[in-house]
Amino acid sequence: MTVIFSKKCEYGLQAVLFLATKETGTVTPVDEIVGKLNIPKEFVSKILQSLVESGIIFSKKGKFGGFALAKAPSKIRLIDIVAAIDGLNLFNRCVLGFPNCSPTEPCPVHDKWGILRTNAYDMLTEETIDKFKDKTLSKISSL
Amino acid sequence: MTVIFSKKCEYGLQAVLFLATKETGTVTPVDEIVGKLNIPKEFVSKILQSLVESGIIFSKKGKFGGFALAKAPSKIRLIDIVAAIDGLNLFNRCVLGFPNCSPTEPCPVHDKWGILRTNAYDMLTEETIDKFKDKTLSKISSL
DNA sequence: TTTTAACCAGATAAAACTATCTGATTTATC
DNA sequence: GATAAATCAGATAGTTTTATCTGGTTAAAA
Repeated sequence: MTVIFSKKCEYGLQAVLFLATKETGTVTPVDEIVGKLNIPKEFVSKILQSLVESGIIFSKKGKFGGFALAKAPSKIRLIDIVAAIDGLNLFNRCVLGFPNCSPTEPCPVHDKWGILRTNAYDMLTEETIDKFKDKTLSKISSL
Repeated sequence: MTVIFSKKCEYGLQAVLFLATKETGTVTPVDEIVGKLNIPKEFVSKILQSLVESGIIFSKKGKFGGFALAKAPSKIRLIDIVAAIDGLNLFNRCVLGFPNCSPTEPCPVHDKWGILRTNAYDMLTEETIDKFKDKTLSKISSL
């Protein structure tokens, strides 16, 4: 198999994009998140806990508790979520698995791949989660 | 962790690119391949066997046996190797892990990601392994 | 015909990733 | 207080990926 983001990261992105559709300040319990997204509860709970540590979301414990964004949606970039969960290794690591892949010791596809990788990095860095509110809502309504 | 190609696929690409630097018709034993590339022998053997089944390389058994390309290097595209090992799921699957991601039920980043994915697919489809001979040799000499 | 050097096939092991379970702690309401 | 509903923490289990092991088969050369 081949993967871009780990399952952890995919679920994390889904969950944070979902939280971005909610009213600022209101808190959403995991049960609602996994109910809407159809993803495994215990697993996602762990991911959300780690995103709390990363400072991307916060949690309110106890009855009527839940999760909410820790900052304005316009301040949370897709790359922040990826970096918090999978790290940014993807953007440093040689795509062919060669060691010491760099401009001075480039792998065969170093240049060709470098362009694609930079474009992906730039997209994830430019896009903030506030921009996906409508699209997230319509995707979720189709699930 | 996050990955583009599986380790299998990375090793497979390395090995086939290496075979492309060899004289046409000459056969290279696994020992030489893993000696130059510094990758695990038994694992790579399995991968090479599967590439024989896929028709990308052929093998010669017995003493002075080994592996060689089954076609002209200019006829082997990077995408052929990826397709044989990892499959092309990467280019169909939703990057956020949503089910039924399509133009009619797009995930939030469907359009943005689609462009990047198409560019990657096009690159792998356009590039044939004959184009990387020199770069492969210089990378290997630095290992 | 024996030896040697290679590929081949199946089983097994080790590691990483994905997922679940159990119980504890927190907090709002009755 | 007692109860209910939520997060939190640590242990465990299942699955996939990565890697190794053992022995068999093939083919060239002495």
